[in-house]
Amino acid sequence: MTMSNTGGRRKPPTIHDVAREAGVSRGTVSRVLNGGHYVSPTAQEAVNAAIRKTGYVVNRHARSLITGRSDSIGFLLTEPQERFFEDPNFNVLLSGCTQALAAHDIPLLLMLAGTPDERRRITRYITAGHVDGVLLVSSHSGDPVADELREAGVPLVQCGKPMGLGSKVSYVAADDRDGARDMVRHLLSLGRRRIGVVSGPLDTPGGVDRLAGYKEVLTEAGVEIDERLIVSGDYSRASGEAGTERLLAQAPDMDALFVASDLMAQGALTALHRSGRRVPEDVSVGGFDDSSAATEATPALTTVRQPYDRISAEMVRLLLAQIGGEDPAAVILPTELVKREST
Amino acid sequence: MTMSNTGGRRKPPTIHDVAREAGVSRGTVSRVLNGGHYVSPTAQEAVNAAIRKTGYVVNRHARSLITGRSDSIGFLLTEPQERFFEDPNFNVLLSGCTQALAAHDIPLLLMLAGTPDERRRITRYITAGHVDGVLLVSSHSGDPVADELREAGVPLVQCGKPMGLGSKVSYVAADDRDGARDMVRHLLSLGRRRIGVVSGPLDTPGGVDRLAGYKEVLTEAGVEIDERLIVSGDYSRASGEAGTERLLAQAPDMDALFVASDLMAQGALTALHRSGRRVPEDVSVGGFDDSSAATEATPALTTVRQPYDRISAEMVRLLLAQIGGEDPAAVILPTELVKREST
DNA sequence: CATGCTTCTGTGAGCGTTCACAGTAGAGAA
DNA sequence: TTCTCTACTGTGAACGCTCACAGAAGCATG
Repeated sequence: MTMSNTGGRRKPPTIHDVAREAGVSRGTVSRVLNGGHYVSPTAQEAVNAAIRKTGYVVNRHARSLITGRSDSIGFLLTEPQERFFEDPNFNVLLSGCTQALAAHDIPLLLMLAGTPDERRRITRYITAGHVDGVLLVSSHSGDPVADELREAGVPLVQCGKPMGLGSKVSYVAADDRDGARDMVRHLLSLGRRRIGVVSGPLDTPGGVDRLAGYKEVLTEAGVEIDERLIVSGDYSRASGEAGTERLLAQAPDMDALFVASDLMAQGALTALHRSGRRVPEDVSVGGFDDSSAATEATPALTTVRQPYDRISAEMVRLLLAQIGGEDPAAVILPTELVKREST
Repeated sequence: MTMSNTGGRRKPPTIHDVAREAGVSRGTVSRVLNGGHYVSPTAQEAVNAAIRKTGYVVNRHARSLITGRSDSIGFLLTEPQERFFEDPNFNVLLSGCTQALAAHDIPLLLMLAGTPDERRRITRYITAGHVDGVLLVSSHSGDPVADELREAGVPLVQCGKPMGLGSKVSYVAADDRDGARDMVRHLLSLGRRRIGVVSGPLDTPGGVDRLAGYKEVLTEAGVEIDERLIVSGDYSRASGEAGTERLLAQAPDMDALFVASDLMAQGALTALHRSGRRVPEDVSVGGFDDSSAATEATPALTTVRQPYDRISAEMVRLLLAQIGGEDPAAVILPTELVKREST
């Protein structure tokens, strides 16, 4: 009942202790803590020394209570659990965002909203002001949670282009169309002409744009678009495998395959292997993402690199800007073709 | 500069508004909020109605300021980033803990301490009392961060048995020794006698115990222990591949292989494949974890299932108990042999 | 010398809770 | 009646910080 805990934490020093130690007032210490404007060098130094000596760390709750900011942000994932477990991209993004925020001394709250119940709970939590802003990752766009949060005026940055137009939404995305163009051009340069594609979901701009890039380049090269060479998946490994099997049935003469995610490409490799085709000899395979799935695959995947480190950094930058009162903005980052063994 | 944000969040209702609405005092509302003891049914109901009507949500900062609790806990990962990206187990654990905590309305802060700098920053953050407790995941045990936190009196629960003895540390682990025993017995039952092992790191109890289980069963079965059949790795895919190659060189007649993690087992499969051996015909392969890596592997891995859902639930339970003043405790959970194609 | 401006500092108030305490009312016992 | 006990309720004081304000000191300007 009583708080006699093992080790016993003792009461930490307050801003008052620091002020007394430095021989100044609370106000001056507070000013040093927040930027140090209008503080004499003498006081500045005395306060810093006192902070070091007392081991003072600001009490964030007290600060938040008065500022109204929580100085923390949420990382919201509106994907089913399985996708989170399977796809290494989430981890890269999550880790990147955590670190970018750490540089600002802002903790990241992980919010997993796979079920409607969780979505409700988390929406309430966010709109109650317990976080200053939200980094949202969801491959399915037109997310109702996103709309609700935006309507409530919560600063929000999405990863990937969202569906609805609207300049009012902030997002960071890789240049899907351009990346796809690079890949298909590469496949053409290898002499392939019967190029299949397993696209992403066609209700998302990302899925649409990558497919658009594919079609554009073929058209520009004078290669006829064959609908039997086109299927779509949902970025999961299983859908890549299933999609590839459908393609093999519809177009057995396929000599190259552009798969819109590395994870799906892994599934594609499995299907191709089972059909007895050799990669890259019989069929060249290109992925998208350059996730760890690409290097783990056998053979290692040629793929389109999405600059995840820059994506997460930009997401954080945009979110902080938006919290600071700036308008929402979009950032599109360039991709890079990475050639490996599969082509 | 001014806070005219898009959408404009308005000031949320306070406990005062609820009190006025319900015709009671702040104290009564507070009591309803925290358990509802010593509150008349009439008041109880009036307050609940007022809360619903006003949409009141407690201000956690104000509460924390006075209680001294933060009502949030940290999920600390002291692994290098690459391991986090590669190993799906982390996600399962992370997701499980997040959800177990969500049931208590406690947010989880993600803390990645891959570098010494980050470790310092995060240790400071935690010891400053910004979280009430820490869930620690690290495969390398005897973690200096863990010791420092314990010394500071921070409630802490580790995943996996830590190195130093000491009843003072809380942890949750699967029964490594028993799981290994099951697997090796299974391999023996298939008629295999030249059973190799790629163990985990031998400076961790988990690594040691799995190897111990292996040796015990062989000895009990009257099979001689051959040191040429034993190597150790660090749970990464690469180390599984390298270890298997070493085994193949030292003991080419190996007819089964027990690998102490699924990720390493994937690497083992790659090495075996390259050496021209068929799995399971020439060599039976058993993994450990039953992570998504096991089902993704070709052939699908026979493995020892660690009950990650229960592990995360127990970690959270122990941590909350410890925060509540109870003594640290250890929980060992049973494993289960999952037979698939690789044996 | 007064006035204004800039730079710096201290002080009181208040953020929204919970907690301790002081009640009040009603029931039952002496 | 009077006292005690239980069930319930209201109130002031914190918690540790930031913010707005008031003022002091120094210096240049009128």
